[in-house]
Amino acid sequence: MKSPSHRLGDLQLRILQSLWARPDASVAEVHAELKPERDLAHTTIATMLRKMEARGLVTHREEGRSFLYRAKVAAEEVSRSVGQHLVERLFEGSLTDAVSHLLTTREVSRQELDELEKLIQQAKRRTK
Amino acid sequence: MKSPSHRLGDLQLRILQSLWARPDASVAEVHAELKPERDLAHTTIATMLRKMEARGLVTHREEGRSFLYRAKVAAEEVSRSVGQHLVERLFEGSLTDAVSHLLTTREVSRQELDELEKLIQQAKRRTK
DNA sequence: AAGGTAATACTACCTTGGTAGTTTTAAAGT
DNA sequence: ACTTTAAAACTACCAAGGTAGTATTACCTT
Repeated sequence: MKSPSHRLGDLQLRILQSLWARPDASVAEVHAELKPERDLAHTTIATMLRKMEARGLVTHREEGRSFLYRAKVAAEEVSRSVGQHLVERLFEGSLTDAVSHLLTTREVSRQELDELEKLIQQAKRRTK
Repeated sequence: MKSPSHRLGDLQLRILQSLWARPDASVAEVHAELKPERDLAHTTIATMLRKMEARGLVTHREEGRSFLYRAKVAAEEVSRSVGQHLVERLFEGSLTDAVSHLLTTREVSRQELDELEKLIQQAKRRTK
């Protein structure tokens, strides 16, 4: 049971992002952070967190009256498997196609291009 | 109603890919093509296609006894919106982060790197 | 001690993707 | 004409994500 099938929905991902940003977070904290973008009832967050705990995505510890949740999966882990899945399913495994697509369907600033170039140089050096 | 919210599941995507590969396809054809990877009942494909038609993803025309389905959304359209969504939700909009991630979490061949470099050169030329 | 407050627990419901069985319809063969 | 066959139509389920109301618990204030 290595990869707990990271097939998370949007809300789950947003909650995880919220958790990744800090060591711990109470339901209230997560709720507060998400408030501007999605005005959810705070029981919704609580329920979601409980469901996510059941799936092994987060853990909690008790701190006085409330629970402090902590992400149990790393950002790395999730983004890798989600990204992998995208490339796989949308571009049949071709990374070049995927990147190409990303590059041509978005506005990309000069600076971003420079950074990307640098990244490729690095990758090349590693491969050489 | 410009973008019909391309939030498709795995099967739906596979079916679309199957349709993109030809002008038309009957349920049987799609079913046959997916057979090796997913051994589904052919009613499953039919049902899915009907649901997809209801969502505006495909259309059909009658040809004798059977239906010929045709994709109503372009591959471009779908991959853009799905890719967009990924970058948005996983990397908070940073294309660089997204590409960087893809680059570092996969095996990338020398040739792919060259191609990517070329892509970036092109993009730069466009921006300049 | 009583009442307010805020947290979790429990329950319920809706939607969507996915899967497939059963029924109906109609063409095609003999 | 009758039977076989193959397609679509209809129906039914399940799981998961998402959403939130109600119930319970426990702390905190006065």
